[in-house]
Amino acid sequence: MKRTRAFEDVLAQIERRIAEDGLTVGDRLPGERRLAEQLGVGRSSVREALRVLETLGVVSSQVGRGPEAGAVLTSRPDTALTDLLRLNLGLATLEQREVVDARLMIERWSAAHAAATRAGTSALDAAIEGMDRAGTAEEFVEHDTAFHCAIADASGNRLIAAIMRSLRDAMRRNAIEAVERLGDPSVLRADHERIRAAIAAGDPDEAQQAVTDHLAHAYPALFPGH
Amino acid sequence: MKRTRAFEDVLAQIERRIAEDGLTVGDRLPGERRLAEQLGVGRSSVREALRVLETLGVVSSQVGRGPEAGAVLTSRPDTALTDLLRLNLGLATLEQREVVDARLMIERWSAAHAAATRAGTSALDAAIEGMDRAGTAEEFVEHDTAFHCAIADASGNRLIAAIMRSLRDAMRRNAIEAVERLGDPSVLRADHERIRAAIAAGDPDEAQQAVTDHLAHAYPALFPGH
DNA sequence: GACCACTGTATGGTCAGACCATACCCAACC
DNA sequence: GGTTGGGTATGGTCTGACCATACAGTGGTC
Repeated sequence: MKRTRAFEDVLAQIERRIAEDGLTVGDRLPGERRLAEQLGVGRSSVREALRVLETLGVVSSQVGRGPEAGAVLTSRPDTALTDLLRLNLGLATLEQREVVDARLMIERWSAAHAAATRAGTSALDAAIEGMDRAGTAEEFVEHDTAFHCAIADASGNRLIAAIMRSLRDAMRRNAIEAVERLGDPSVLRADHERIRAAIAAGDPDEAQQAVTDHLAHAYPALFPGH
Repeated sequence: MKRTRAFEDVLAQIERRIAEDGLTVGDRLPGERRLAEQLGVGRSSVREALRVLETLGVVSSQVGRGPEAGAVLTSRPDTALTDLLRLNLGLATLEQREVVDARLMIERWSAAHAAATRAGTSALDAAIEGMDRAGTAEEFVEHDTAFHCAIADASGNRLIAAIMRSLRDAMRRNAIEAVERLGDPSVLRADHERIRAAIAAGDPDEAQQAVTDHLAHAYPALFPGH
């Protein structure tokens, strides 16, 4: 047997209510005091449950009064995924190899699908221009992230795009180090141009190969074949 | 400007401590009362921060006393990912198409890598045998999940395996409905055998094609080409 | 000396109550 | 009619208390 803590019961009740009452994004939950009274628990337990839901990216709390105040249902899987990956990476429980492999898998898929629809090329141009203007490695990585996230967005799959964004955010530090280690970003620029061209030309196979080569350039230690 | 809540400050402090002190899995955090005193906040704020960390799968709290009690650093991204996906799916913010596409991407990658190493075939055999013995759709799906997770595990990438497992858990209900809708599981059995054979034979391309066809059989509505 | 029962204590789990800052609502006022 | 002030509901925070749990001794018993 296993004890269930009060906030876990609150979590289950709220989740059940979401499913049964058909609550959706934008709907408001009752106030903390009212929720505590309804469920027969203390306010602190309700708060812990709401904190969990906030961590998972499904509610957002606002103080004050009015239609916008209180716990509002949202859907922000990005930040939640980012925190999850960042903290677990911080515990060194995942190795860089595993994260880069996951990135490669997602980028290949995204690039192929983006090429199939030839979508989002304007965002790619803007990101490339931003990288050209960047003065520091931090700025460069920021626009580099925008470039790769634009590919994922163009694929049309929000789940995969969210995973991509979270992986990038969690690996931000590694990316900056990789750029600084490389020194000259011209090879990366050529890679980006090649990826952009493949997507604009609607060539999925070439787009996949381009992102593969690009990651091999950024992490040469993980690609012994190159 | 944006206010920072007390528990967010606690979170940042704990995360900093993890990074600077080199804390790792198995290490213990100070008790709630002691942490509150050290950081100058109330115990409830510390508790909310710990609840967030628990939700993200990096700490585990045990009551009582002794070396095992208290907040212990762990790394359990699986459950955290599962909760995240399940709740966000419950809000209908992601469509089935997106989830199935993500699954297809991951399964193709996993099957190809598993075939490259020819690993984990014994777990695949056990899962197939379990599906043969299954009497209900629930039991069948349970072993089916084990089968597909075994492929992901065999790929050797824990991050991708965790994403796979979370996707399956979050989609458990859909999978049961799909099996019931199909009625006769013999076509799925043939698919599984084909996947197993491709991995055992070390044929990555065939393994990829086999899982693609398998998912097309399970979700025919999403694969108009078949 | 080995084993067992009791007590002490540190831990998380929970609740109640109080107070604060915020931000809307509304009525009274100019 | 516009403005200003109080009223009020909200989340945010702290304090203090109590409970259940599970280990760490302590002491007794055989």
